[in-house]
Amino acid sequence: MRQEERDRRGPTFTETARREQIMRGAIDAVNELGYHGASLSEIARHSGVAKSALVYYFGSKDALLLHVVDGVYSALGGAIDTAVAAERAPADRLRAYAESYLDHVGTHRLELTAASDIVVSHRGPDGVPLYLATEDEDTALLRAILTSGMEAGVFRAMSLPAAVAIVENMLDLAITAVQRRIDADLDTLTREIVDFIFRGLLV
Amino acid sequence: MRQEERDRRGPTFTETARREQIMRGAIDAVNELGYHGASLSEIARHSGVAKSALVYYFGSKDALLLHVVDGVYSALGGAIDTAVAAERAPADRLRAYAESYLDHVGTHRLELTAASDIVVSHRGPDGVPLYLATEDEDTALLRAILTSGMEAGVFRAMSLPAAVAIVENMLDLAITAVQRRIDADLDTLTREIVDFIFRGLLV
Amino acid sequence: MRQEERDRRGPTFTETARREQIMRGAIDAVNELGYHGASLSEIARHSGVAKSALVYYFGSKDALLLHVVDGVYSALGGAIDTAVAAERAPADRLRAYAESYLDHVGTHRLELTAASDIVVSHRGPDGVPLYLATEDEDTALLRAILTSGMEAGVFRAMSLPAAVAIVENMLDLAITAVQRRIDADLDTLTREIVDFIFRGLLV
Amino acid sequence: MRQEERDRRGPTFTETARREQIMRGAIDAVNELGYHGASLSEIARHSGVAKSALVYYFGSKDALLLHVVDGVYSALGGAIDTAVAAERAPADRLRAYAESYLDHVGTHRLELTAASDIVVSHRGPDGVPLYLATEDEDTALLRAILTSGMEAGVFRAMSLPAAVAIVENMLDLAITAVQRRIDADLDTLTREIVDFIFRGLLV
DNA sequence: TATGAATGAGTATTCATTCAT
DNA sequence: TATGAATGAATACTCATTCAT
Repeated sequence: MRQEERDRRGPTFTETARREQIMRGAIDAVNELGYHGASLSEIARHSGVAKSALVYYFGSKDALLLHVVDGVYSALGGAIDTAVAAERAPADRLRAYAESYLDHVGTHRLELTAASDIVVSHRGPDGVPLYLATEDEDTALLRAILTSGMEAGVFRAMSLPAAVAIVENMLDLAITAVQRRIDADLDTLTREIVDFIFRGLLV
Repeated sequence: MRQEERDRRGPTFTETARREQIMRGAIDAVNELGYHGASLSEIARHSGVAKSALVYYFGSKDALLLHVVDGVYSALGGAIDTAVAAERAPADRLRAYAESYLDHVGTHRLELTAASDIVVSHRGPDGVPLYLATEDEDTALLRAILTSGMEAGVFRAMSLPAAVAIVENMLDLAITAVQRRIDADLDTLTREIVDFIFRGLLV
Repeated sequence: MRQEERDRRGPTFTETARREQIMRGAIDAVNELGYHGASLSEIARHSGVAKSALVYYFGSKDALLLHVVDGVYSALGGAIDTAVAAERAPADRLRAYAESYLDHVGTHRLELTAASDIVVSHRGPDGVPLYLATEDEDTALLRAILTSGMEAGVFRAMSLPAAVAIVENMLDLAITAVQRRIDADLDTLTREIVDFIFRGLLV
Repeated sequence: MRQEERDRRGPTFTETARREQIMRGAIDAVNELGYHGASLSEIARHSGVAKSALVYYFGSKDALLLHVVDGVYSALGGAIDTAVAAERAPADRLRAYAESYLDHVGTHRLELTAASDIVVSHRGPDGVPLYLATEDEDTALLRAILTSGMEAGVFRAMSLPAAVAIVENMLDLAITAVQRRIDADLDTLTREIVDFIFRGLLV
């Protein structure tokens, strides 16, 4: 079976290409038809491969969609990590966090609208949607920034979980805007969001 | 047929009761199984009636779910209207808006988690999800409050659409919290949200 | 139960009126929606009574439709009987048969299109369509006319079943014409049909 | 999907076989249960395949039934074309038309009873039954024969549409006879029909 | 490595019929 | 006499998944 071999020897070149191709097809299908309309056959059609190939490469439709989400949010996380790592002061790091997030949304619109659609609509076998299944790890960096800022006295003291939720939620607004209009102008919104966050957090 | 009769003579007592019973079943089913899992048969099972009864009373599954959404958000809107109407000053009105919203979420958890789930996952025939199909009317009151506050100089000047989106989004956080844990303590979150909103908006 | 009482005492006035009203509704529904579309609820709607009333008065949907067919073809048969009874010579009687048939079709278009639709599409519980379940009795008069004409030497000798089938089938053409266009001009067709029949039968 | 592939590369061997198998099942089901009783599951059962296979190969139940009708009447039309093409004189061509028609009915009883049943009972989305939706093309050959015969003075002058309708209708009698009794003896009926037609048409 | 063929479990919806009143 | 309420069985159709090749 493919997955096991991959574990042993790592993916071959063509395999990686095929997986990439299929994930792009999935993103296109979700954007065009919505999560509900993105059936396996539609994804296959958008990918230019047979339905059975999707199952062959990803094991199941669900696994494929989760891979898409994983890939998109990993890329977003990577961009944020890089931006934040370039700063030392908590406020600068928070600004880098927010701006790199919003910038990445603006430059990866198709990926993020699709991934967001999946995150919002997909349910695991237990019926729990992805967007409620946040792992601690996902918010670790933001939590660290906020904590150090509060300890440094540059951010006011407030409930950490609340602060994390508020900031993440506000950044999400950019994705919603892009979902509404794929070519939405994010500049104003970006400024307002960052401004609002800092007004809420600074002492 | 049921719907037409209702238009002519108004609902009978038993009809209202049955509709209520079915809508409760739908809310239960959505909460337990998620929007996707809430098939007609599951809703019927949770309601204690036959599948065909749902169609008999609501015409279609979609119509039923939209009725649920409509009912839940009408109640929320009503609570907000009442609270806001008791105040005159923009800041007081905004506070009443936010607090009544958050309070209503706390006292109607099942209804709002279900309705929110539907709003987020349901697609109309055009494929557009409900939460992207916001009507101007839905945000009219909030827009009016923010506008008058800005004109009065009590709120700082900022993009009105951005302000509306930010405030609504932040209030939504309470629903997300309840979706995560149905018995979540909303007191802290409520205080933090209201505080954050006012810090962001006041001059 | 209604039917049993009717057997005992004969139908009351209002009962007859109701049955009439419902049969008219059925004819309207079949003409407007076709046999397939003429569901019990549609017939009820066209009749202005409740679905359950149809069952109450006729026992079942099938029984109702059979009553309609029966009524319509009885009226046609009556018109033919009257016209034929006025003639003595076989050729005159056949002409009276054909012309009264075609005339009746022209003056009872709605009834006959509906009845014909039912006859053609309806299946008994055994799966046998009505138009194949012809009773001997239905063709008795035509058979008698043809027989006496052949015996008198005015019609040529030919297979009696074939002759009956051919004549009936040819007269049916008028109904088909009306089904195609409810306001079809039957004059030409009538002349051609009668002419054709006589050319085929006369010695 | 099956249909699209077929357009691109032509049907594969197994595909053709499966389609044949399913169409035979449909013919059997219609003959046994009538158009109404021939549900997708019954057709599947008679075909020995799963319901979903019917949809896989034909797209929908309606498409399948229309394919059956199309196939059966194409074969009939082909037989007629061949027979008629061998003759030159209008009367000979008409005789070839009628006799090949009636002969084909006799040798393809199951196909024609089923197809006729479908034609008579099936309604398009507009509610118009197939047998009323006759295309000009369907009667083109017969019209041409009759026209040329009238012009040559061998057939008497009469309304062309009436003549076409009468002849087609009379030939249909053979199908009705077979529907009534699948092993009906068509020899006599054939002779009588052809005879009747010529008596009615010859000058 | 890749897929075409086939399916079974599931979907929403329709509809004639029943029954208490 | 008449009906509103309710349903169970049936309908066509969808779709993720399997499997032989």
